[in-house]
Amino acid sequence: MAAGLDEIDRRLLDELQHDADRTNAELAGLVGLSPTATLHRIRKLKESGVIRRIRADLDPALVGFPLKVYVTISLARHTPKFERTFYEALRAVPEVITADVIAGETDMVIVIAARDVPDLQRILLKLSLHGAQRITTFLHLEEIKPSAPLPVLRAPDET
Amino acid sequence: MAAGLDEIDRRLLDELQHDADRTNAELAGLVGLSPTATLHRIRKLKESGVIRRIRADLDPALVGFPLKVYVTISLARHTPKFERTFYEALRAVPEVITADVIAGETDMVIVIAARDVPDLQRILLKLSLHGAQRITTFLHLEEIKPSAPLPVLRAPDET
DNA sequence: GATGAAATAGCATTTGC
DNA sequence: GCAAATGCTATTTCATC
Repeated sequence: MAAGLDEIDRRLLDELQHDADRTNAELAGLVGLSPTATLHRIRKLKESGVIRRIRADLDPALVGFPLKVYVTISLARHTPKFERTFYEALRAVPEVITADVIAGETDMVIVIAARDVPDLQRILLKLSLHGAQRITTFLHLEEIKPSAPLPVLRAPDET
Repeated sequence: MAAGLDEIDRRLLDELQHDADRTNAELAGLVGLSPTATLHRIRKLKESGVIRRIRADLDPALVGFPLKVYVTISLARHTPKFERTFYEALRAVPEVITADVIAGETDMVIVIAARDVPDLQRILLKLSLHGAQRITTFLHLEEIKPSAPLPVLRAPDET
């Protein structure tokens, strides 16, 4: 836990992770502080980067992306330049929702949102052309737990 | 794409995915509509479930969760009751950030955020005790593309 | 350095068009 | 979908602990 986060900060973060669509006055009431103090705290949390952004979370199917797949990828080569170029390609493909380098049997895990199977095929082909090897796709079937907030309220040393 | 989303709706959704921390008046200016019309549209998008929620996106490391792992799991049994119980267990573990059923070599992919290695070990053990088998963990090393918004602006039939 | 109270400017929200 | 009007909020200023 970064230094300088007290109990009230953590409660604010918890509330904002669950629902940031509330007025400052309402949040102030929830944590028992004046609107002014609450405003100052939230501003600092944003400026320090603890809060990276406030964003709308959409229903993928309702906006035309019913297909979601996890894809593991190994790269064809492992030179720094090749890797950098491939990472840039990932960032440039809008249907690539997340991309992470991992340690394990494979090099990366990425998540792709697609409109339909041909759309998905087109995206995978594009990645392949950019130097992805051993591409393994796992089709998402069912969401058991959708993007839970980080459990910031639990004390750092509690088990 | 769900029926009833026109170009302006999609632009609003795109803006809100990138940054929902703006006033209604500002968004109205961006899409060239009056504040009233913008307010009505956004309210409808929320009520219809297209916008699931507005939330704060935190920096995991700065709030004490420097460790992130992808975990693939196969279940010990595949009876409906066993599955349901296991899914409930996943939802009850706060460090489990997402959990998806997938089609492929394994049954599920989950993402875990942990404070340190012992913390991670404790969580994995807990999942194991609940009936997870063939647990494979992939340690997250580097974020190449952090949670990009859905590309709602691209027309549904464009390639 | 952080908080609270009062004041102002701006916004969300409603009503009527 | 727009414009005007109202009530509320964010935000600043200033004082306090």
